[in-house]
Amino acid sequence: MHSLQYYYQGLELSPEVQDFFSQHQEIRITKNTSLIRQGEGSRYYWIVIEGLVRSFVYSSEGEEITTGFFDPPNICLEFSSFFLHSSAVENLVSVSELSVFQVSKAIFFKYFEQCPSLQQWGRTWMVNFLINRQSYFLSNHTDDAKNRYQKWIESNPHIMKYAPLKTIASYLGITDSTLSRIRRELL
Amino acid sequence: MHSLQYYYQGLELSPEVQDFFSQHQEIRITKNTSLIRQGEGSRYYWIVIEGLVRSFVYSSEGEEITTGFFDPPNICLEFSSFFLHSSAVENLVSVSELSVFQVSKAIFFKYFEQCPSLQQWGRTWMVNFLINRQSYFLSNHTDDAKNRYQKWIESNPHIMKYAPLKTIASYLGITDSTLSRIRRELL
DNA sequence: TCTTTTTCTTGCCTTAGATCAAGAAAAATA
DNA sequence: TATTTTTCTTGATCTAAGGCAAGAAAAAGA
Repeated sequence: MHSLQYYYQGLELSPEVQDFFSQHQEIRITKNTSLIRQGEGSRYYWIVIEGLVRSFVYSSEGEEITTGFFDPPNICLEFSSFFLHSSAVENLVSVSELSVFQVSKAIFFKYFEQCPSLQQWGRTWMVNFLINRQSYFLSNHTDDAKNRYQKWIESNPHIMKYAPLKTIASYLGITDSTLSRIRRELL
Repeated sequence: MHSLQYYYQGLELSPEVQDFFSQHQEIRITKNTSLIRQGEGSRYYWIVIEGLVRSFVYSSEGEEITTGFFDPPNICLEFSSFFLHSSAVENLVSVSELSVFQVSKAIFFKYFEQCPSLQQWGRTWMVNFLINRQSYFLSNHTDDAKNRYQKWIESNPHIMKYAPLKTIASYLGITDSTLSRIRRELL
């Protein structure tokens, strides 16, 4: 059904790289499993086939603040540690049971060096990633809580089904009480 | 004194590319000049040698909301239009008189295609750009107004001297009154 | 320099959203 | 199924920050 080659279709990949990708099997990861914790180094990236991953940081009061969601068919990784080869700023954790491809960062980068087509693809991915983050941030900056929620739910209706209110609320920069009240208003 | 080659030093550039860069002279741009407006396409990027540029969007009430600053020796560009070759989401305007190198996007990309060293450099730039944006966004998400200001002023003391309060306030997601009060408290 | 315009401060009042707490509902687990 | 745990809703306050307005200060222009 799914395969990594399918995900990278359209790219001119060397036989080696195709080989590497074809070795991957979908693996399942249980709910609430940590993929990476802040302070750790990246060893993998994941392609989410089923389920939902979220990223979060801890506030000064020790509360989890959700900073992003990764749903199918997206790539999931911790940006800082992955690209700067440093330690992670954010935590990644499964919100539901997952089905993913887990790809070794080290091996990926080895092929990446040699493969212009992969580099091109990576550039596009990064541009889009940044633009998405940017528009999320802008919305938090510009709109009030209600509008933020409405905008967000429109493009991410399914995430509501996986993630508890508190998680979504912190992603939108509000408390769960406030989000609950907003939802009531919108009925 | 300054030259574009200096900026790109350490990169293995073909004679052609070096030539292209060496043709550039620092140019001056007066205060409050628009470099790009939302809806337009990108034609240039700039390397800021002196002065300050800011990016902003309009709120639903038509107010300018500052979304970023570009100070020396940084590259200044409108991300969406530059990399997606689409129309600009943000506006760029000089906060003070500027001294910049203005580089043609079209010509830059032509060389970019052919120059792995430039691509490598671009990747690093983009990673850092994203990480900076991310940490700005995180701070807006996590900290209260006062902490946001304190953190920011620490790493950007000089920007205060160029940009009016209102501009900085909107960047921090607060009003100028509030920022004024915060400053008083911190004396 | 004098005048006009913009920026900054500050007081007073309002408001969006936070906090706390308790019960209802739903989900997980035995 | 029964029990425990987590999530969601809702009411009653509380507070950080906003809105408005007016005067002070500073900057830009004449």
